[in-house]
Amino acid sequence: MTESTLPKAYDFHGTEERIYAWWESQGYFQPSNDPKKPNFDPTKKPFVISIPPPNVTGELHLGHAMFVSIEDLMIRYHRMKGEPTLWVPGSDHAGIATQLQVEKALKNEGKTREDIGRDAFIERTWEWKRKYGGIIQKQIRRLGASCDWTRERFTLDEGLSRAVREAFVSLYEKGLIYRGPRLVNWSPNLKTAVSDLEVEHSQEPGTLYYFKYRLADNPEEYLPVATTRPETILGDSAVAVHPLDERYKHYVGRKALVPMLERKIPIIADEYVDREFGSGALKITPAHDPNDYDIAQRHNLEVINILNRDVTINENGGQYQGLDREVCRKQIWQDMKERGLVIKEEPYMLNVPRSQRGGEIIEPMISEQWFVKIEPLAKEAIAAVKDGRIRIVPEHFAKVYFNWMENIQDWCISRQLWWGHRIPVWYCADCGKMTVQREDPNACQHCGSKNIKQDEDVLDTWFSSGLWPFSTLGWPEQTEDFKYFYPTSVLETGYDILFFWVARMIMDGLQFTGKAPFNTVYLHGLIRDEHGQKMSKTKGNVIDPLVVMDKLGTDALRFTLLVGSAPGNDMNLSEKKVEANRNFANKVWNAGRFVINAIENAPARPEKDPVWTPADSWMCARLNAVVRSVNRLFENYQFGEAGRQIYDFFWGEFADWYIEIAKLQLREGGDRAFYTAWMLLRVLDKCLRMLSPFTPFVTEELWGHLKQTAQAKSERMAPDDPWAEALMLAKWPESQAEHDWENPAIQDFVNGTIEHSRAFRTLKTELNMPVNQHARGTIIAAPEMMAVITAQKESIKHTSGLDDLQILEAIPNAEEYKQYHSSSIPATGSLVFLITDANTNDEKTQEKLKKELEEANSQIQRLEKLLDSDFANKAPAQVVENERAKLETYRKTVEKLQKQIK
RNA sequence: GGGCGGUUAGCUCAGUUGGUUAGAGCGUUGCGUUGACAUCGCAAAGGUCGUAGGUUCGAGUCCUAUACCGCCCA
Repeated sequence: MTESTLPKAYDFHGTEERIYAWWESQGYFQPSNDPKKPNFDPTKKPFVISIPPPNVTGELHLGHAMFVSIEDLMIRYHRMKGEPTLWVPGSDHAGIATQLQVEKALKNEGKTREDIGRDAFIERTWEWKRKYGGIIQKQIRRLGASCDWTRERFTLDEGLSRAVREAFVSLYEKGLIYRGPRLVNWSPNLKTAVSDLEVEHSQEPGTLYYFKYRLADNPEEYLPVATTRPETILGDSAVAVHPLDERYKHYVGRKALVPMLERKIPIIADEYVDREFGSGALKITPAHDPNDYDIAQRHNLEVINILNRDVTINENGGQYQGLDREVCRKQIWQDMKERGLVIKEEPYMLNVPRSQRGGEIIEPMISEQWFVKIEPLAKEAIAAVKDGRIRIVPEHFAKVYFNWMENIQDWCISRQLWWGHRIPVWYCADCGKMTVQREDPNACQHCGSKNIKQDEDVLDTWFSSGLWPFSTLGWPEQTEDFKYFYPTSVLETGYDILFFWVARMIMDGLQFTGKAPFNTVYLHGLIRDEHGQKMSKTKGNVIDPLVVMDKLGTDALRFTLLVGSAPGNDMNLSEKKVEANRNFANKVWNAGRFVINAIENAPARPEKDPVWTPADSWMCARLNAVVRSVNRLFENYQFGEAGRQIYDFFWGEFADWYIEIAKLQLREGGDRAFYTAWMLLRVLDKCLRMLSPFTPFVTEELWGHLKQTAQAKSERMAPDDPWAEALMLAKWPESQAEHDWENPAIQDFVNGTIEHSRAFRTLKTELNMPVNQHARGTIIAAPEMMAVITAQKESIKHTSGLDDLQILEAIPNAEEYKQYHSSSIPATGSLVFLITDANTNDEKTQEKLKKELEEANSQIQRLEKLLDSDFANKAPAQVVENERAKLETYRKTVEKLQKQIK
């Protein structure tokens, strides 16, 4: 295909799917060094990421797009560096979320899960999974994810279920899993316990109710007590006051009467009580409040559960049995009012625990659940980060991690659900003992009775997610994959699941495999709308990545997500930003079209060794500098900054300047044309390689055309690193040490072409003259700049849009030149004139020149002062020298300007 | 209550180990289209880097305090 046949605009619709299918069919996503294949070399170090498994029946949102973009970027980068690279995809059964979807479907048929029974329900859910489970995988492919789909896993598949069994049983055997009645967070809607992490607290207006706690030995006396939940009075097992509180000291040790129930409970002293809060006396409801539960433990108080699983009042609530908690609250308060037990009500800001999913109010409740004794695991996990076995990027999240880990509570892992890993514990009806084992038992391991029944509950989904980095590779079997690819390299995810997932993987990895499951944790931020608001359906500010990809292309979305943020920081996204990057993809495409055309029209090979122009040298030096910088940034996980630098270089230097000058050089023909085309090829090739992990589609497509054209031209028309089958497999550009010629080459071109062109362009604009309107120019150059500027005369002329250009050391005819529009270039000490037929040095010009003079003078003053200070002695010589040189050029500028001002 | 961030141009954000005139995109203004690209080009306006101290020859960058905003945990 030639430039004339390549479309004028990059057409992502016609490209993305085709390219992805080609990559996948070629097996490019599989590791280059694979233990399952012949010639496997176990000594090569692999680069491995396990994907954060999305909810199997979920659909793509920006969070997914974000992690896919970053992980694919890392995977592609390491693959191009020649490392055996594996990205393990998969999905999560998402217990609650999936079960709710199926229950909703059942409800539409007028049924509940209890109606159809456990086995049928689970079969229904598998059906649901088979139907909707593939959707998100397809969507992840659309993002260009180069994961090894042949190794895809699911948390409920056979191998992973075995891993869960192994993990549970081995923790149980070590005494790190226990079952017991504890205060848990009860979700009334879901009718299951949830972990602390699944509860969110929100500030909401409510009421503080003050009432009388009468003394048992003298009902005329009472303690004033305040509560936000009067129904919990039914479960009170003590009234507590502060030991130093003079008001209530004499009550301690006596008994109080629970309102309405007339139960006698002790009055105790505990330092937990806040004397300032409410009345200073605190009712204690151990079964329904975590703080009260702790106090009850200290004082050996009775724990009275008053709620059924459906949050109605149970038999402990006396006459209130059967009422819903909300109804009971009103009823008991009403009854107490009638009995004169009420003091007052006042408005109060409540801290309400709500379910992270669904948002209903969570009831703290005593319930028999399974727990992981977390402290021993956490200790190891803290050590692994402290001693550097695991690095967290960005670093400050290590503090957040420690803060949580050091205050961690036991993890409630049982859920009263059906969709998930059923707890591998069997209860014997005869001897009452538990059988906990890896294989389903036929009989009780204690008494041999066949009368055994498996625990009804399933495990928290995060219990299986915690095993993900190794369970997906075959653990607990010592598979070839596990032996070679574990531990993995980087775990990349959003900081919002640092505790839910990352911390648990670290604990589990250390516990079960003896190794940190990954050496680096990279955390990205959350995506918000363009004004930093959280995206939500109710606000209507949700951006759908699929819609954006349809409209602007995958590369544009990926590049936006990758470049728009720094690690760990939230990013604000708007379609406008994606649009800007769609434009970038198009810019790359069109620059590519130009280069391809240049190669086609260039000679096949040169006659002689190259003689580089200043523009060539500059381009080459800048390219080297960008490659160095991008490599450094990649090594430091600064992917966004790396992308920005490539963008700026490609657009602002390669396309804006080098391509413009290349047009001139190509016209010369011969060796000049060959070497220019070759330089264009080299720069484009390296940029495409560096951009490939960011924007894999447009770069792959363009690189294919580039390769085809260059190979058709000649073997001399080749990039620095050899052509490869595909760009995604091509060698990553590595840094080279900086050569002595590079910095001067950059300086010369910037001071020569760029500075002077800008000056001429500005002069034209100031005269309202279009860039391409005919005009001549004169540069009065500083003597030491003469050679450099003269060497670039043609490129200055070309990029400034001048018909003719004179470069002189001094103004030839002061009177004549006074009539021309002019300005100074402080960086080079030049004075430039735009020569037209009209007398253009009018008042406006004079005013401008005076302003420039003033500015230059103030700079001279500043620099003189600076160089006269301690700076000159204490700063590094090079820094001082730079400032001295600046001072010199300003002085020359002033000299010239003074002559030009009337 | 404890912890962690942020505050840089109208908006959204970058800003390697401190190096001396602070950058980008979008938006705004003016000019421009038959030669890679209008999904474009050229030029311009716009910032005392939250505030107050300190360290230093030199601070957007390091330290201390403070204000405001946000998040996490309890």
